Amino acid sequence: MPPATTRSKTDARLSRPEQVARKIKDWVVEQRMRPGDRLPTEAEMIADFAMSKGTIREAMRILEAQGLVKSRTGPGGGTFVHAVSTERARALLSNYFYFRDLTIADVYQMRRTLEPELVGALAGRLPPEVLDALEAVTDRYARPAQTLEEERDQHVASLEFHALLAAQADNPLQGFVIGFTVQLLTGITLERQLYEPPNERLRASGHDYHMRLLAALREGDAGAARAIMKAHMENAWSLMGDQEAMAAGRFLPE
Amino acid sequence: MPPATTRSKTDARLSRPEQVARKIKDWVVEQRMRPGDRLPTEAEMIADFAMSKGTIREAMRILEAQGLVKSRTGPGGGTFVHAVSTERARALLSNYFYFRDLTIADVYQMRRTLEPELVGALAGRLPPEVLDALEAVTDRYARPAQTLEEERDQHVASLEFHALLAAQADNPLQGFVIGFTVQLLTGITLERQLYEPPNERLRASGHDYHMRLLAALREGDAGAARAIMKAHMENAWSLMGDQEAMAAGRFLPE
DNA sequence: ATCTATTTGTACGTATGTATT
DNA sequence: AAATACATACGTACAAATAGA
Repeated sequence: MPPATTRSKTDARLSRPEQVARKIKDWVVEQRMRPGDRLPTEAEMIADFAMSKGTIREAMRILEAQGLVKSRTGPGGGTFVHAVSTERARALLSNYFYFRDLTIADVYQMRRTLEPELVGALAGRLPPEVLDALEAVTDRYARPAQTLEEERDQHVASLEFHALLAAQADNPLQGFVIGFTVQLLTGITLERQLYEPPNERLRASGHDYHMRLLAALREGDAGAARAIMKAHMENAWSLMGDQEAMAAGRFLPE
Repeated sequence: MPPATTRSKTDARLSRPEQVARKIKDWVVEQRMRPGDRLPTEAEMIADFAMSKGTIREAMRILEAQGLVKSRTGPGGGTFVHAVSTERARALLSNYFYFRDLTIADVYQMRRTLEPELVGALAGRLPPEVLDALEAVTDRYARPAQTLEEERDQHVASLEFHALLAAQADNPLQGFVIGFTVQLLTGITLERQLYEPPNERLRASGHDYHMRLLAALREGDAGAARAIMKAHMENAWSLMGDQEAMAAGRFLPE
């Protein structure tokens, strides 16, 4: 453990729990600790940092909120180093965009360059189980929706197709960013109910692109996969743009 | 806009501070609160939630760690809604990649598609101050470095050029992702000391690309800007790849 | 400039919950 | 089943910061 800290009045910018959290983080890095490794117990930290239980606990909450540690009760329990999960990272990043208004166009500007690149890299390298899973998903929007509920579900399913692809990326950065954009889009469409009114053209063309893409991925034709995805993105973008304009129109004064 | 709440299937076992944090978050969203708006005081929350001071405080720390609120002491103080800062969002996302090993190649695979897109959108739309600032940065690596220290600084400066461009993006998502990749790259090069040994070819070609890019941006030639950036990325990627291989070689047994 | 009220920040003792042996 | 080792939660008291009188 790092030596007990004396009160530095100069660095009043950070609260004490924040200082403690920072030090523990640095210490974990310095010690090259790995996920699963155990941190000192509460009691030990209280002694080492010469601080109260509350302060130490607040520091642990900070690290836990960031997804860096997890605590367990009971004997053999304690606080453990933890790799930040993808879900946690997405949730934290979503918060960043909460007060910045993203448009559908913003998201698609990213998708149209990123996703063709992804499928180009993936062509011919996907295991049969994944290809089967992808095909299974496409079945959920193979036919026109009968109800509004089903319409909503079809939107989600067609985005799940892309989420599955993103999860297959070898490049962790690429996989995360694409997965995140898909999540953003899912959130926006559900929140603004962009699946209403039903858009049969969007569904039909989407399903068709996905089927053709699957074939290209199976055959390992990277160029075709890239081209199909690019066309798919441009097409979906323009059709979704119509949806967004209509949704905005619903709330406009006459 | 995505929901700010962490929606997870595993929220069966949430600690009490986590439950409180979640409820407050939902409440903030529901009330359509904006940055600067004040949350109830500690005392009020203790009463409203019927929980101890410590529990409430831990909940506040969770929200604060995520960058969603800020607290101030004194009269008129309290806890205030806060827009997550770019720096905070970057730091939180960096944690995600800490245990996932990213390669230089991974980062460049993203940059080579994202950055040409960016400068294409920016061409002819940058105010003179920004263009001047960009030019000022390029001066820091206009000549070969004399010392190792200077070599390091030149690497950072040439990345700062890209960070400045990212900050000008109209698309918040695009700006964030590109800015983040640049920060990742800065961290990797500094950590692994990829500025050593000095690579004069990398510096010279980088400076040349940046100057030509600046001219295209000034003239509003989007096509040229895109093409120059694309070539720059491919070029830098291969040259940085050499650096990384050498750096790896330094630690390999003979 | 000093006091005062308000609000967060820190300390500490005690009791309870939980999982392992 | 019981003892043990740990985190979790509560209550109170007091310290520090800051705006306003």
